[in-house]
Amino acid sequence: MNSVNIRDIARMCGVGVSTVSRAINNHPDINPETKEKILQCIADNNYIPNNSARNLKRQESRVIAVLIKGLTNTFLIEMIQLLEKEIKRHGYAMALERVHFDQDEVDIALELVKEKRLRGIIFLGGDFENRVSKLKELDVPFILSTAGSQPEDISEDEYSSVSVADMEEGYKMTEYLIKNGHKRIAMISAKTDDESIGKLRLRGYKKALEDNGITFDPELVMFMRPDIEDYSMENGYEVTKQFLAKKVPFTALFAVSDTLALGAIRAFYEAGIKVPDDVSLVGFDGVEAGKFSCPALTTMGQPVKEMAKETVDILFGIIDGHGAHKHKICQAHLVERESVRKLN
Amino acid sequence: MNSVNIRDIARMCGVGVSTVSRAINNHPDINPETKEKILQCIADNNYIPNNSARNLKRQESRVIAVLIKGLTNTFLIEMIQLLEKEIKRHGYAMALERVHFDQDEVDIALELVKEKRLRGIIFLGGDFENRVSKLKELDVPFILSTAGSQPEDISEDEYSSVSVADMEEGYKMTEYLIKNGHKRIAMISAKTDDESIGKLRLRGYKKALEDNGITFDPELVMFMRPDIEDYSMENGYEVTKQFLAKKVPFTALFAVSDTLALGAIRAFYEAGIKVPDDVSLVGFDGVEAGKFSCPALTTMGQPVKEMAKETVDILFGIIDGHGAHKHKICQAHLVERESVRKLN
DNA sequence: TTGTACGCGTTATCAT
DNA sequence: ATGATAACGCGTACAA
Repeated sequence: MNSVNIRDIARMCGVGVSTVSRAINNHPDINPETKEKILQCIADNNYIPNNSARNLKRQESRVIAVLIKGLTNTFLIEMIQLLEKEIKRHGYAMALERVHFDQDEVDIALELVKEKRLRGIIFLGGDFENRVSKLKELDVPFILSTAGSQPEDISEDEYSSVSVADMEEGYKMTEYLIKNGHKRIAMISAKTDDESIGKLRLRGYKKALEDNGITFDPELVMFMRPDIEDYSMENGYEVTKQFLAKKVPFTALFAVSDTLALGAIRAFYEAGIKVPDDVSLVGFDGVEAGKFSCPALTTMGQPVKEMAKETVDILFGIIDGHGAHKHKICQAHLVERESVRKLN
Repeated sequence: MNSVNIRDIARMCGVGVSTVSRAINNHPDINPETKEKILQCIADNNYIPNNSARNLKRQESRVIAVLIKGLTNTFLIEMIQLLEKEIKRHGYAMALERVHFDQDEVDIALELVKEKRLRGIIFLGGDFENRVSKLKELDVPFILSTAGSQPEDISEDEYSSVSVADMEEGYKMTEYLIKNGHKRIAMISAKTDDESIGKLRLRGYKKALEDNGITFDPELVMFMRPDIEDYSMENGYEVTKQFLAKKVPFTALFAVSDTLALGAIRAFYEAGIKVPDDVSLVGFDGVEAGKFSCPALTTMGQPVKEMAKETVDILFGIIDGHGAHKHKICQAHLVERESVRKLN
């Protein structure tokens, strides 16, 4: 590493290192002329400050980390863009950190806080249920955004969260189908052992059936396959194909995510079943792709924009001192497109 | 920051800091018992080494950075997963770095090298044409993966690249349509001022027409709209809708990306035009979503797996000393699905 | 096998 | 306005 450092620049300019530092960091007490000279010298010599050294020394930086598990969830990717915009609006930078399926997001967070002197953390789409997390050790404010389940080993006033009421929205979606005359409503839910988002929506589905005097038929619910990626089109496709083979009669299908629904459309298409003429179909999330499918997907749209704004606002409320931890539940809204037929 | 550091641990264990360091980094010359004791103490006190300090001190780490522009390109996201697998196979870690549309990827790379002591860099899907880049200043090996255009201000033996022959593949795709009896072939190309991937495929298209005695009709080529996100379904949809309004006769449409094609399907659907009965449609890339559309999309599949492997292998060839910079061009392969009709 | 001391590149403190 | 110098937390040469 024969690259130039701050001392080299100082020497070349005939000034002290602290003056160079002041020039770099826009400190007020520096002569504009010397500053200009130094900046010029820096440009000429391609000097780039070392971030590790800066992070090491700095008390705290103006950066918020966003931790996301995986990258395949298009809904979360839409969220990222919006979060970044919001974070920038507050004059901070966003550090996006991807965490692996087999990694513990809290461990990563702990490391990151030390490394980058974070001011706050946003956990995107994680699942904190049934897991003893080290969340308590986190000494910077954090918020669980679009998380389906909450951690149990930490009290509600020690963290914030933003999510949609998965059970209630699952209920609304099911009720919508029932109102349209559907009684035999199939469902693609999360994996059996999962206790999060998918399961909550399933619970809403069951409740809606019950409240409308329709007996729940376990034969109608399918679960994502564990051997295929979660919430992928392929998973939706395969599961639906298997389900169709069983020839269980049904008039509508409710998939817990749009991507699963999109896979299901394909399975129907191959089986010669027309949506919505032969069966109705709804998804959940409101992702872009659902707008362009044929037919376009009726779905429960998550208020991405609102969720992103709330997430960041709550977080900065805590960082800036005013405001305590909050648990915000956003309203999803029904997006009626083309995949549902009225039976009555 | 009242968090514990290596000195605290050393004090608590009654050993020197170097011994603690040895325990952490699996150095051989340490008594197993003291090691155990230290590790236990570390766990008890939730000690987490500071990465900034480590990076600062370490001569070099075993990490490769992958720089990707944006996050919306599903094709590139598929690449990431594969790259990571390959990098791990070599015993290295991957650092994924997202770069903004308005950021210069080379600047980011330069910073990163200093900060994390990278051993290599992979630029994913960037565009280096018509731009004076500081690529030369990069003193670690780097490779341009799936880049449509090469930088001009640096010689070929100073960097590596992996890509598909965009022009040739565009040619093959067009020829495939011609072989199927199509003569009036429309095209969705990149933006007008773009000189990269999209434009190359367009050139292949023109050449194929020419070689087959079909005169090129500029009325048949549409360009992505600059006011909508590049290569998005929405862009494909809007552009196609506008095109249909012009009522230019055509029998097939070649979109330079699958996502654009998927948007086009929707535009056709709304216009009551059946694919492939009324018009044929092909895309480019071979992304997952194209498998599940209705009809499934015939496309030119990029050999993602091969490209990822080649990328990493070439890079490590240089890092490990054997092997020089290479420029590998991979073969795309035609994936025939359901969106093309034989006219002859 | 273990401990001491120095340096990595920067920012912050305190003089000047 | 500027410069010297002490941290920041860690790895490692060198000494023991």
